[in-house]
Amino acid sequence: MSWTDERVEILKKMWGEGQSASQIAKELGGVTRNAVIGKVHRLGLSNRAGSGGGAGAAAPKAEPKTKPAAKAKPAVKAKPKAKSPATENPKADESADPAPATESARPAGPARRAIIPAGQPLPPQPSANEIDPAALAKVNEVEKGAKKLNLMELTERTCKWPIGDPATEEFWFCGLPVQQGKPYCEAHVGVAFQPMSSRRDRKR
DNA sequence: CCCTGATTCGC
DNA sequence: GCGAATCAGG
Repeated sequence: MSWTDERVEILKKMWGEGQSASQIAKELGGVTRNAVIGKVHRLGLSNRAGSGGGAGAAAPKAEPKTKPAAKAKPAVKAKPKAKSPATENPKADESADPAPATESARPAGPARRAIIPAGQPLPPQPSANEIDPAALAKVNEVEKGAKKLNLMELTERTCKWPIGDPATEEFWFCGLPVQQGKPYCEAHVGVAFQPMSSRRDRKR
């Protein structure tokens, strides 16, 4: 792929919006994030600060630097770095999942109390309390080994299942490796997406 | 570990 | 000009 006018436009736009190089690369397709970054630099819009003037406040740059030419392993390396506190991570996406229940940060046990949504309205919840016990058990188990990530630490491949009460310090996200395509790890996918047919004939 | 951008340099 | 490899940091 080459940098056509169109592609450059997209690049500029997205970079301006604070999108990460990898996201831009993904969007464009056919290029790696490195290519994107390289282009960004060549276009001279590396730092997103762009504050007034900018002037010649360029980094001093007084280090010849070593290079990995052929086969060298530079031990130390000075780094000017004129990074700006640009805004980052406007990630607040995907939330169209069946509202997860907060049900682990407690003594546990066989008790499958009424799942209390921590203050959030849970629109569609057909059979929320009809979760397969086995799946629940698995969840409880996996949550013990949760990575306890905070909002900032979530990525596209970390389970975004919330654990605990958001209003408390006792709150974090699972963080385990997600299942391909899903926002949750295997265990949580299990309770998040119910086949809605799991236990049809529940005679009582 | 995952990610981010920055830089260098052979092509 | 391009971008992989590498570096540096979160």
